[in-house]
Amino acid sequence: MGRSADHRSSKKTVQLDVRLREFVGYTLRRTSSIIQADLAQTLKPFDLRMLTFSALSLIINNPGLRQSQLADAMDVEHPNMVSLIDDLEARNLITRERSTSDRRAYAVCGTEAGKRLYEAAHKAVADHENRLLAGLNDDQRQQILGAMEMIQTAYKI
Amino acid sequence: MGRSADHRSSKKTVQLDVRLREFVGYTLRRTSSIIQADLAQTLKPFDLRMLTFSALSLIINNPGLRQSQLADAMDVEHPNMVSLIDDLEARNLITRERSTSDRRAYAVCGTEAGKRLYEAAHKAVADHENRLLAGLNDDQRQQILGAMEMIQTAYKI
DNA sequence: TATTGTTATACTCTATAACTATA
DNA sequence: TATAGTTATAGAGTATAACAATA
Repeated sequence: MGRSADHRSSKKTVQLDVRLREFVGYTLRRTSSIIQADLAQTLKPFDLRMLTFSALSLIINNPGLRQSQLADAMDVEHPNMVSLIDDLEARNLITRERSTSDRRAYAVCGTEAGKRLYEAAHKAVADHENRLLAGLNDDQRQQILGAMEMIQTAYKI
Repeated sequence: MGRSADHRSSKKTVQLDVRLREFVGYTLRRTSSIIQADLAQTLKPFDLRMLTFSALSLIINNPGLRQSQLADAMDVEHPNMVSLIDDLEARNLITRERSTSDRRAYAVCGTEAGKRLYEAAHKAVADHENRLLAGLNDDQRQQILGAMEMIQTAYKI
């Protein structure tokens, strides 16, 4: 499941080493891990993990994608995509159909049930974000997203 | 080892679903994962992982800590701290000595070799950060760190 | 009783190699 | 020969339960 969900627990936290906190890489990792744990709790009622939610979102919003395209978009190795898709298909949230033009490939689409679950989960995640970022205005949120985008593209060059 | 290191590879990336990218949680996770992979490469020559580097940094800069305090500071469960400490101790980078006041506890300290390795690794990580964040000025970096701090403290309340 | 450190264990995420069936 | 999907497998990272020694 990953990290413990209860980050609000009032354990007597040790506040020490300042040097590590200067690193954006370190701070980003810790923050991301905290958010991830909370997000997992948010998605639990829908029986979705972050990976299955991401896959569902991509499939619903881009119907007909191949698994390899999904894997690329999610930055997941192809073999690891299989069980994700298997899970969603077994629950009748998506369909896997052989492509007519290339019989090696599958075209993946969301079902009506998948779309309903996705919309509900999406709303829960959006609410979660708003709670989480209540202290930041739209401008600040955009700055964060912009900075992350900049770092990501810096890596792709 | 985690994620593939070569994020600069020019795979034909699929740019699709815009909805996911609106989520700070999602974007943060992806960015953090990319940075982490690169950081792992940076630490490899020192035979350190992000977790062992973090532990070493905390130990060197706060000598005499107990393992439980380290685990708290690193947000790691106590059982998972053991192998980290074992690794560093086996390489003579740190010492584990029974506390005189509480014979259940260990006081952990860095050795001279540990300090040398840490300083070299710290410099490499700092250089890595500067390369990574070359597109951001000091003000923008501080804003990111501030926003992360705000999110983290929001969770602790 | 509670806490420090430990062992054992399990689950998720990720990476690689090798297979199959198509192209 | 190359590609799409699959299987099998291995290694990090992280979580919980239960134990011995000490408080």
